[in-house]
Amino acid sequence: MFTLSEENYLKAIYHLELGNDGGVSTNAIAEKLATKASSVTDMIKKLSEKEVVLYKKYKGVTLTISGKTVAANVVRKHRLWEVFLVEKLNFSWHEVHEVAEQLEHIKSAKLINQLDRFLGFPTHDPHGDPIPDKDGNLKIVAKSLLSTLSKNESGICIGVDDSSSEFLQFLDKKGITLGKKITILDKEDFDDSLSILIGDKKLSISNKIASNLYIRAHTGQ
Amino acid sequence: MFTLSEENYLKAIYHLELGNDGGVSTNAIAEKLATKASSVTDMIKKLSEKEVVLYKKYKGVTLTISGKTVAANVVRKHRLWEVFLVEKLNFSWHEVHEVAEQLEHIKSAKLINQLDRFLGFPTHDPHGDPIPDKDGNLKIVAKSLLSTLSKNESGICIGVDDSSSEFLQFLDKKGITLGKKITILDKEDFDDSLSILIGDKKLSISNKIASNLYIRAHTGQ
DNA sequence: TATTATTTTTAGACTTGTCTAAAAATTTAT
DNA sequence: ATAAATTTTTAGACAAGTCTAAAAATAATA
Repeated sequence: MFTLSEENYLKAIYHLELGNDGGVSTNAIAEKLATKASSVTDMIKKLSEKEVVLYKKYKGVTLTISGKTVAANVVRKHRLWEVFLVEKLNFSWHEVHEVAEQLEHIKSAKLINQLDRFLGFPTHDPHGDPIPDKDGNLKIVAKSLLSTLSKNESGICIGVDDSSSEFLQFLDKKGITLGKKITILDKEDFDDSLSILIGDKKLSISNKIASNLYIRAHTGQ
Repeated sequence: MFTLSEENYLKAIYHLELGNDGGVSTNAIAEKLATKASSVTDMIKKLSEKEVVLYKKYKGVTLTISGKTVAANVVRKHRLWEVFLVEKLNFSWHEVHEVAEQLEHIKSAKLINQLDRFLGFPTHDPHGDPIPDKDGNLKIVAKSLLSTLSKNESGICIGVDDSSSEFLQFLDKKGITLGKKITILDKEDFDDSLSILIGDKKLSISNKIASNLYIRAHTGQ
């Protein structure tokens, strides 16, 4: 069994590993968890003894198979709870993270299995991130940044890169939500801004916005 | 803000105060929390400084108004989560306690308000215990032990005194659940056992069982 | 390659919540 | 009312998780 702190470290390493290949640095973990490098070293020794990470001094950390399973399970719980909060309790997507950070540590296999069923076995959370299954496997969906589409191409909005509260609230205001079809009407060479069609509304968005929105190819109409 | 431990102490004192009038003893708290009296003394000093309990050495503890509010809020969360687990996630009533013990410490006012609404503002948990409102007030329902009813009297089953897993599972097996109408068909002087009608089923139950079931007066039919 | 800069680890300290063992206060019993 | 039993508190210790400051290792630069 793992403590709340241990789970948070495993989750942080899990997320960092998805970005970098190879070992994760002490400093990167410290930054992610808003703690000190020395604290990270201490905890990593503990996790290493529990055989959930591989650790060589000065060489960074990687999760073992069992560490990856534990971490994926925490992520699974986090994302299922986020779905619950948005779908059932009317939270908006920028409000869920903080609460899910707490709920992800509740220990009960039955709870999470029943929650999964109750929610209809969702595959993605409210930000479009995939929900790992019980074995920690992710269903990866081919996705592109909106900014990489060409004129007249279209796709379905399936997620965000930056999930800061500010950005999510901005999207809410503009009416940009998951599942909506987006079509590129025009691209402006001058500042790389985009003119898009979302639902039946025409919008102009900056390149910065377009570089934070993930789009899935849209077959059929 | 209160730590998980502090909340558990406040909740324990809250429950103990409902039984005893006057101060709660160090030993009683220690027993309830399965800890040592010396640990209780330490924690009580801390709670006393935070002004959520009144404490005189060797004289026991009482909750202050603000302490009572904090404790009632934890109880409120515990019982709302129990309702959620039973009503939405198909837990049976003997499985909910352990999980609710964890969920009761999640900090989010919005979460608990929305959960309350989602559940239809329930007034009682699955064991028949009242759910405190936001201000910590309890709605007390006049209730009697089944064993105190006379022949031909009837009422609605609204709760249990002993909520051990064994007892609850026994009730499940017999088909005795909250909300069911129970009528005393006969009382046996020999062993104080009862012959009852529950739903359309006739049952014979021992006095021990009858002394653990709460009944609310039933007006109308 | 030698030197500087950065990253990482170690050493020692602090907080929270707990414990054991012993002392002090209170209660019970003779 | 005094002795015995019980309850409660104190004193000192420990584990988990964190921190600061300094030392060691690695990486970058001249």
